[in-house]
Amino acid sequence: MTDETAAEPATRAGKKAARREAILEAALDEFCERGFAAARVEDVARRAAVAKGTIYLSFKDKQALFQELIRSKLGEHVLRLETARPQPGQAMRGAVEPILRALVEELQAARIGDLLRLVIAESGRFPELAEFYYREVIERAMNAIARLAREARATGELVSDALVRFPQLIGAPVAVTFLWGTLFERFAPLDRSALLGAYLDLVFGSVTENPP
Amino acid sequence: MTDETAAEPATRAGKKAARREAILEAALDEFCERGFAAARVEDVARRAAVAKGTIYLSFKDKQALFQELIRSKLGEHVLRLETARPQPGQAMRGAVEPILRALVEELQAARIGDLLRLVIAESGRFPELAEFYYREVIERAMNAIARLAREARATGELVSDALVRFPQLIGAPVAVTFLWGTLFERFAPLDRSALLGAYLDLVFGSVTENPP
Amino acid sequence: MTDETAAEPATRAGKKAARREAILEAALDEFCERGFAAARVEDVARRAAVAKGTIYLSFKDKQALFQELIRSKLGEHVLRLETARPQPGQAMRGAVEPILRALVEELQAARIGDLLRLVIAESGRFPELAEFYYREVIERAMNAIARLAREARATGELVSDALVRFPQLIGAPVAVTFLWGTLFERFAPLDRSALLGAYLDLVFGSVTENPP
Amino acid sequence: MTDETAAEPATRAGKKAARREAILEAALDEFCERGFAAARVEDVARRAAVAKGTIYLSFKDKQALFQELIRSKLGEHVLRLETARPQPGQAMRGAVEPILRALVEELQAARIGDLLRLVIAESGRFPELAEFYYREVIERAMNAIARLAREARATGELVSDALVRFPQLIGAPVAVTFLWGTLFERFAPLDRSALLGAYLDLVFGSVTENPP
DNA sequence: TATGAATGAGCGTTCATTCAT
DNA sequence: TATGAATGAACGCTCATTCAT
Repeated sequence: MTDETAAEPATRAGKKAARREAILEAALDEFCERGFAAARVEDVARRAAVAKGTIYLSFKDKQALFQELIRSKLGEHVLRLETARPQPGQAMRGAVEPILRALVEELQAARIGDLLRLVIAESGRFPELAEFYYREVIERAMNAIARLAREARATGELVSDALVRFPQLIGAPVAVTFLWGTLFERFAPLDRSALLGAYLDLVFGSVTENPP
Repeated sequence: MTDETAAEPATRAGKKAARREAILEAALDEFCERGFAAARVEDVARRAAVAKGTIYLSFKDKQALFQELIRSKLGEHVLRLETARPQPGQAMRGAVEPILRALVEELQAARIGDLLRLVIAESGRFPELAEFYYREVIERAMNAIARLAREARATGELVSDALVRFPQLIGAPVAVTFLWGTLFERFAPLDRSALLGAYLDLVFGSVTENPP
Repeated sequence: MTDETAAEPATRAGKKAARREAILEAALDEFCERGFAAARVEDVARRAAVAKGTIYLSFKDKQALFQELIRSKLGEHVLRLETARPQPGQAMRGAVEPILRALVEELQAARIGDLLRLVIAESGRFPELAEFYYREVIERAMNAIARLAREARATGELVSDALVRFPQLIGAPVAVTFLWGTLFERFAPLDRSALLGAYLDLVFGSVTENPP
Repeated sequence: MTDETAAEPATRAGKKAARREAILEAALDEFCERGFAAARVEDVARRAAVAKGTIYLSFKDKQALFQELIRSKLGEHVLRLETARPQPGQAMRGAVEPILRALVEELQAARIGDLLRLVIAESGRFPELAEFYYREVIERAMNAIARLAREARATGELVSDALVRFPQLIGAPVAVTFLWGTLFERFAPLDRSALLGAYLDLVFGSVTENPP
C-alpha cells in the first residue's frame, strides 16, 4: 500500500506525512473559518488531534503553516487543471467548458472557494501568494485562452473578439459565482451550472437555443 | 463657513463629527491593510491623530468600529447608486453602462474595492454585513436588471436571454475587474474601461465594432 | 434660613457647600456599593448630578474624596455620640444603654454599618482612617467605660469584672450585630434590639427577667 | 518523599498542584493588602514566582482566582472546626471554649482574620461567599450552640438565657477581637486570650474567680 | 519524537485626571 | 465657575512559541 493519505500508514515516514497532512487539513478549516490572525494554533492542533508543540515540528511558525497550506492546496488544484489540457483540433468551447465546469463545481464542493477567500483576505499580508498563483496558473492560462480565442474567432466559433482582447473574461462566470457564493448564496441560491451554460451560450453565440 | 467636513470646524459638534470621520478614515486604512483581527486600535488612533481612548467615545468597541465603518462607507456608495436610476424609455445599455462604468471606476479610485475585500474577508465573522448589502442593493438591482433585460430582449437589444435568466451576469465585468485588481493587477494591469466596453459589446451584440 | 443642606440655597457659598454635600452623599453610595478601587468618579458625578470635572473643584483627587468622605461622615457620628454623655450619679446601664441602642439602630438605619465596612475594607490602603477614629472616639470611650465599670462593680451593678478589664466588651453586641448584619442578615434576620437587651441583662445580671 | 506540598515535588502533577498552591498563597497576600479590585494579577504572579499567563492555566479569570481562594481557605478552616466537635455529656464550656480559643488564635496567627476582612470588603461584589459560609458553618454552628445552651441552662451551667435566645452571642469575643485586631490593634494591643476567658466567665457565671 | 505546561509580549478596554470652552 | 471631551497610563487576558519531560 503506497497511498499514505489512507488510514493507518505503517511506516515511520508515512506516519509523519499523514500527521502533516492532518495538520494542513485542520489548518484549512480553522483559517477558513476565522482568517489568519484570528485562527488559534491550539485549535488547529485540537482539530488535527495532535499536541500544540507537534505543529512546530513540521512548521516553523504560524505564518509558515499558512503559507505551506495555501501552496499545497493551490498546488493540488493546479495539478488538476494541468491534466485538463485542450486537445489540438478541438473547438474552443469543447476545450474550455469542462475546465470551467470543474472550476465552478469545485468552487462549491471542494474548498477552492474558501481558499480563494483566504487568499483575498490575506493578500495584504501575504502578497507573494497571489504572485505564485499568477505565475503558475493565471499567466499561462491567459496566454492559452488568448490563443484559442484567436483561432476560434478565425473559424467563426466566437461571435465577438472580446475574449481575444480580454481573455480574463473567460473567468467571468467563475468570478460571478465565487462572489455570489461567498456573499449572497444564503439569501438567493444560484444555479451555478446553468449560469455557466448561459454565459458560454452568450459568448459562443448559441442564440438559437432560447429564441426570444 | 458651514462646511464642517472642511478643515478647522469651529463648533463643538462639528469638531466631534470631524473627529469621528477621521477615525473612520483611519480605520478604513488600517482594516484594509491588516484585516479586522490584525488591525490595532492604537494604530487607528495614531493615524487619526487622536488618543486611543478617544475612539471609545464614539464606538463601543473594535467590532462596532468595524461594523459602523462598513455601514457608513457602503451607505455612501449605496446613495450614489440610488441616484443613478435608469430613465423610462431608455435603451438598456444606456441605462446600465454609466452605472457599471462608475462602479468599475470607483472599485479602483474610491475604496470600494478595499471595502469589498474587507467584507469578503470577514464575511465569516460578520455575516450581517453581506445581508445588509444584499437587502439594500443587490436584491433590488437584480430585479431591476431582470425587468430591463426582458424588455431589451423583446426589442431585440439583447442578443441572448442570459441576462434574463441570470441578471447576476450584469456584474460579470465588475467581478472580474475586482478579482483581477485585488490579486493580479500588480503583475498585469488591466484596462478596466475597455474590458467593460468589450463585455457590453458582447452582451448587446455590437459585433460590427470589431469585425474579425 | 441658615440651613444650607436644605433645598435651594440662595447664596453663592451656600450653593457650593450644597454641591459639595451632594458629591459626598453620592460618593458614600458609590464607595459603599463598590469599594474604593471599583467605584468610578464618573458614577459619583452622575449620582450627584454634576459634571465629572466639578468633583475636582472640591477634591484634589479620588483618594481625597474618599478620605474627606470618611472624615465627615464619621465626624457627624462622633458628634452625635459626644452629646450622649453619661450623667454623673446615673447607673452604668442607664448611661450606656441609650448609646449602644442608638449605635445598633444607626448601624442599620443610617449608613454607619456601610461606613464601617468601608473602613475595614480599605484599612490596608488608608491606615490613618482607623487611627483618626481611635484617637477621637474609641480611646476616650474605652477610658470612660472602664471608669464607669469600676464604679458599677463597686456598687454591685456589674456581676463580673469583665468590663473593668476589657471595656471593649461593651461593644460586643455592636460587633456581633454589625458582622451578622453585613454577612448573614439575608439568610437569618436578627432582632438587634432584643439581642442588645439580652446581652445587657447578661452583663448587668438581670437574671430574674427570664428564669430557667 | 510523598509529601508534595514540601519543597521540590518531583512528579508533574505534584508540580502543578504546588504551583497552584503558590498562586493561591500569593493571591491571599495581594488581595489582603489591596482588596480585590486593586490587586494586580501581575503582582500575584510575581509573588508566586510564575508568569502572568500561568495563573490563567489554573483559574479562569481574576474573579475565579478570588473565589477559589476564599473557598479553599475557608474550606481548610471549616475542616479544622469540624474535627473539634463537642463530646456528649461534656459541660458546655468545655465543649465550646477550645473552639473559640482556636478561632481567636487563628484569627491572628493564621490568615483567618485577613480572609474575613476580605469577605466583608467584597461581600457586595461576591454575595455568594457569605452564603457558602453561612450554609456550611454558621447555620449548623448556631443550631448546635442553641441546643447546648438549652441543656446548660437546665443544668444551671448558664446564668442567663441570652445564649438560648441569641446563640450568635457565643461569637461575641471573636467579633470583638476581630474588629479590634483589624482596626485598633496597632494603637492598643489586646490580650485576646484573656478577653475570651473574661467573657466566658461572665457567661458561665464564674464570678468567684475575680471578686470585687 | 511528541507533549502540553509555562512563558511573556502584545492588545483591547477602562477610567482618573486635565483643560479648552 | 462648570463642563465633558480628550488623554494615556494601567491592567486583564490571550495566544504564539518554547522547552523540560
